[in-house]
Amino acid sequence: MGIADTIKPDIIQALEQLYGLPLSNDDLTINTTKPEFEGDYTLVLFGFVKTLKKSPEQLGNEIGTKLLENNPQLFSRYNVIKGFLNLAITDSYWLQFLTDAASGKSSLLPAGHKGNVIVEYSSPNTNKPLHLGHLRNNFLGWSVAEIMKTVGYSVFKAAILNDRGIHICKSMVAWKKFANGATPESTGIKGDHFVGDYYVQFGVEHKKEMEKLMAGGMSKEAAEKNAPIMQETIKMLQDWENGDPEVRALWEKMNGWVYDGFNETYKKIGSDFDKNYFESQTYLLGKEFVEEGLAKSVFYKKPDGSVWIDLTADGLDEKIVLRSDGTSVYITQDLGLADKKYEDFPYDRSIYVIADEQNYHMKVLKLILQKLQKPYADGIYHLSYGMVELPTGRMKTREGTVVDADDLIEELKSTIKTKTEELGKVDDFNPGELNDLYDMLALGALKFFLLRVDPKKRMVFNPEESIDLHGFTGPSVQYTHARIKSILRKQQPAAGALPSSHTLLPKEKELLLLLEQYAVVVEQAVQEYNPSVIAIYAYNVAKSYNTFYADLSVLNAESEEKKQLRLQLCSLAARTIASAMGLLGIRVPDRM
RNA sequence: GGCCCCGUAGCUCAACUGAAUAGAGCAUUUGACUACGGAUCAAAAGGUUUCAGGUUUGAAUCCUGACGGGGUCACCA
Repeated sequence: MGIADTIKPDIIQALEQLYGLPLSNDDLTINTTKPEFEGDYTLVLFGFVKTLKKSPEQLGNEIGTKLLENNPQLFSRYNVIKGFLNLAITDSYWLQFLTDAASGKSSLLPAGHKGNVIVEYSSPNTNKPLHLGHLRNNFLGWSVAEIMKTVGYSVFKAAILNDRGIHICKSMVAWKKFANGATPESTGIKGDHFVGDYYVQFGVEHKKEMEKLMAGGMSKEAAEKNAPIMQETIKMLQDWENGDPEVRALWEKMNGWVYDGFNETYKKIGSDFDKNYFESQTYLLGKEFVEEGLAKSVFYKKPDGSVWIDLTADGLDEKIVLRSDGTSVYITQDLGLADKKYEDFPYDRSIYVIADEQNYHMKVLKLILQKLQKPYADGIYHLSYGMVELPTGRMKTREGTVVDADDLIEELKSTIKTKTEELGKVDDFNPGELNDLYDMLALGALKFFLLRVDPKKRMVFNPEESIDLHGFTGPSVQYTHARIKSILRKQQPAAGALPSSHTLLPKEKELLLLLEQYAVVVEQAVQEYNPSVIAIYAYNVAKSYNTFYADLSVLNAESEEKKQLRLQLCSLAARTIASAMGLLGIRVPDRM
């Protein structure tokens, strides 16, 4: 509920009274008034000009007059410029809002149960450690889940672990050949990195063998398949599928190492899950869908026994759902998994946090489920996010340009440690407190950086410049919070309301208006599944506060009344910043 | 090639979904209190929103075309 919603009924009422126009909220265009004009909110009049055949000037004056007449408690003044009716809201309204919010009498965000949401995110392969792209996925997924939870949804977080397949066998084969029994324990290397190293080594060896074969005149495709190490890997996958005890034992051992590594990273970055789905346990799911689809004539069978769905009428292609040998394909597994998830947690909405390279796949998945008339099909939403690229282009494992998650966090921590020590503001912290602070700031910087951009968009990560501590960044917002807390440590606002006759200064009002927008911003984030609006908002609050702070003294205010007002503003600003950053998974310190 | 997405300041991103003079940060230049934390603030400079048409009172936003970039078109996952 924002002020824009508060004034809409009044405007609709006025239009009804003046012109007999029956309108709904969506017919009104209301913006916050640009700073160069007087007023708080602006009604755009052009839309009514044609239907009412009056000049914008005349309309504005008539509507403005009517509003003041109808509700002088809320509206104090108006002016009309071109086709824009600028409306000023009374200070007493703002003061009431501030007192209620600052005292905690009204909560910052509305709640109440709104339904069940399942969020699937992270979904790594168990053959290499997490990288920057995974971080964007994890931060997005966790944040969207948190936002939904906060506004009243029941949320279930799911991770899919891609723990089987040829790529997993690659690191297994390489380990067998080259490790001489080494383990993460014996080498002191974190489990996921340890296994990842063998995956890389597989690639190196494979390439070597291919070159040898190609030198002998073999084509690239044939060499790829016929390289001995690849043959060995294919054999291993078959053994795995046949349940060969030795292969299974190795597989479990190495996956175990990876999970140990993942769990460490997840703990560090704050990702958590209500349930893990292992592909090794779900990859055979979905076959009952094939029967069902055939019975409902949604699918059809080709002579060779393979099963297909024809989506050409929907502008897509024909898609296979079952191989001729009767085994399921990727999409079939996903159909089964959607059903399994629904069994585990009957969801109204199911959010898939998956990179945009799978846009087509997700479209097909939803469409098939809709055609099968699954009750949960319409609730499926693909939260598609763009790749994180380097200035040189896409990250590539083979070229070693992948930015490792653990390394990146450590680098950030060390940058922040240096900076913090330089400033010397927390020299009295003990080592534990310091380490916690560095974690808070490093992750704050990283999460903010990845979440401040619209998820749908591709983004560029420049290792040299990207993680700054100044300006539009996590630490800068965290700093503002610490700064406010510093004042509040010296004095807390007194309980009780301010006199309603109090006059707000422009800098005070600007901050207050922004603070009042919080619930509206969060609602927008919910509607769009988009945490970036909250990141931008949190920064704007910090910026607005800093401007206010530079101009006006809180503790040495010109009167006790002003001091109380500003203390309340400080208190509400700190609460709002902490809450908004919390929705992004970013903690804010009291000192830094 | 078919389909989908994108193109905004030197760089990284905004623009409330069609409204007022397109805004922030970084980088560059200049300035700031013996008042509460300078990871801050104030200011300058930086734009033909890739291009060409069209719709509209009004277009970065919608439509058409061109150019440029990315993704995807597997009985891989």
